[in-house]
Amino acid sequence: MSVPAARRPTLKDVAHAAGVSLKTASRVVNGVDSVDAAMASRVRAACARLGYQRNGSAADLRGGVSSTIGLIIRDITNPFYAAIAAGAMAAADERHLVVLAASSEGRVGHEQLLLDRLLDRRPSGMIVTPADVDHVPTGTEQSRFVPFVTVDTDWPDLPFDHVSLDNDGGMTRLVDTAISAGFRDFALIVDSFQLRTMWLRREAAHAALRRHGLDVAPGQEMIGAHTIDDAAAVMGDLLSRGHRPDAVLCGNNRIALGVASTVVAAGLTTAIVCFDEFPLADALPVDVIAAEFDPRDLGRTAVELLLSRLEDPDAPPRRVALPTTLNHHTSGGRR
Amino acid sequence: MSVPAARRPTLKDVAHAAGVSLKTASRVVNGVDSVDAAMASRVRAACARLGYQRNGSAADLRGGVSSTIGLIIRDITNPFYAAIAAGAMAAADERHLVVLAASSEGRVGHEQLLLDRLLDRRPSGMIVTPADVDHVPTGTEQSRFVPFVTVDTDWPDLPFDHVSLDNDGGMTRLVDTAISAGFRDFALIVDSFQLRTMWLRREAAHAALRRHGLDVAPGQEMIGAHTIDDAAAVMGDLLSRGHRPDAVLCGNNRIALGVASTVVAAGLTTAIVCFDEFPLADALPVDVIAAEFDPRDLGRTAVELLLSRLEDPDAPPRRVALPTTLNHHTSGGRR
DNA sequence: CTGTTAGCGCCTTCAC
DNA sequence: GTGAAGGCGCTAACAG
Repeated sequence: MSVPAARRPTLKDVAHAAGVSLKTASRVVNGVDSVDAAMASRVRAACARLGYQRNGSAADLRGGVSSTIGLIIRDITNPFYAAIAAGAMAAADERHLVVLAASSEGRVGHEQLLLDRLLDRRPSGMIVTPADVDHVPTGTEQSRFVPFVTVDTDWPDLPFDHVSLDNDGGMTRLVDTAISAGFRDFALIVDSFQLRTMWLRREAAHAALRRHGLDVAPGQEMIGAHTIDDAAAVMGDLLSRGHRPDAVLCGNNRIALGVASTVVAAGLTTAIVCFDEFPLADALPVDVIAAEFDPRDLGRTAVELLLSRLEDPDAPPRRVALPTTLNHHTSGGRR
Repeated sequence: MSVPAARRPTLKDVAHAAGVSLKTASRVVNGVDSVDAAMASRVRAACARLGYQRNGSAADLRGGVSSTIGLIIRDITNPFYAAIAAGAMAAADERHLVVLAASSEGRVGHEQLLLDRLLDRRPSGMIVTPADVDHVPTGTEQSRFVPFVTVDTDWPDLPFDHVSLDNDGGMTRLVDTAISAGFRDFALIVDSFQLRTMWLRREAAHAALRRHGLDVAPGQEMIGAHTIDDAAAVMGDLLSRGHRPDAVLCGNNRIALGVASTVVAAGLTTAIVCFDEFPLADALPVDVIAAEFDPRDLGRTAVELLLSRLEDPDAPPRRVALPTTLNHHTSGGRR
């Protein structure tokens, strides 16, 4: 008996091979246990023999549901966003959801493209770390049918569920701690304000300093440190202009790494005060004060928000801010 | 005229609203240009008005093709693997493919689960960074229909396309360079041999040293440094046992970071010789010799291999090894 | 407990 | 250039 060379076996083929009806095969494959044991094992044997692989998309189509969620990450090579993705994937796995993932590389045009392309696959929801505060892509009207959750940054005026870090609280505690430790002359280095979080952290830093009657000295606030090397250069520039701050408030850990490398190379002991963990903190001859957090929790929380929303589409939008943990690495390596 | 509240509009709805046939609407949506201009614009208007969103899965079902690929990453929070994912996603985007992504967290059981779940969505191919050399999951029989590409590590005896780094060549050049720089007393610290790459690098290190009439001194080879902290502890252990190697060969950059932190804290100048980039290399008071590479290329290449395979299913399996770039960061910060 | 019928949303014939 | 019928693989709804 000749087999039609390379056609993928369908449930129909399985049913036929097992001598049962399509629906019975379907029941077995889907683990419905009200099936006669003998039939069931015949079906399972046929599956194995033919190399049957279920087609979940077809099942979703019929059932009107979708077992995928979309995930648009700003930059998957950035450990912060990668960890968000990891958290979201782990949470999705637990719920038996498959993740359609894409990295927008921070380009709004690309984000738009990816959004359209992912929406095409009919995910049951979309999780996005937006590329730009000011650019709301089209396609978000679909939120009537597929709920959106924004992570880290939000889109203004859109009533989506949202989860972010407690940027304000974290930076405030950072500044308070640094001041308690005796630092008075602060520089502030941040990445682009295209990232709303950067703006929030910057605002919080200024506010906290002012509450202590201080502020960043003129010429000591620098914007646009996008990479570790940028930050190192920016700090070099600051030093070459004769500034010698006690402490540098860094908008994220990439900036902190760059600043640290310049500071250490210059033989200074300027303290590094930063958001996020700082690897090697204990090995460096400078104080490091860090507001640490696990960015996976952002991804996990996003999935949870999505599922709540699916359960109750009409609930008011929820906004969650995850707290940070403060750590002071004293220059000796003690903590 | 009352609209049935919240049903998602289908192409049928669009066609009806535009007063054309289903097929005509389909043609317009798919950019077939042999459609009367007036009709086409009526269809487009209807799409916009109803908020129509194409259902790509249904289209794939009918067409018998799939515009997704599956991607199983060993650990998305590890920057190395994250970069592989980034490369794969970028390459997939260019080909208008959507990526079904999942992170196995290095657990074979989980890998198996994810594989089944992704295969369920009928991707046109699977890219995997295997969790374990010795564990080939079931489901790979499906490679008759959906080609597999392994990245970084392969599964033995399976004729899949494969892309990895040139572990052997990279480590060899690392050792040669270190010896040229005058180092003679080497330690070797690696992660688990569950990672085949670790084994390959270790073997290459031994071979290269022996070619120079050297080898790792007894008690100076350590295995199982999984995290930065592990590596720091392992190095601490080595030192506490009285060893003082000239240079430490590190299996990856996490190990190098941990080793560096212990070395620097101990006030030593032991050279760090490692695979992968080493951030902060120039800021540390030790020599760093690194075999650098862009792991994105692994992901990109994997997608290319997959597409070639799709075009020519019967071609012999291809194996690609990407070269590394050697960099010597001298302790002064010069290069 | 099992099988039949209908149809999810779309696209591929193949007529008109 | 356009439209009607049929079916991709699967499962809800309803019989038997």
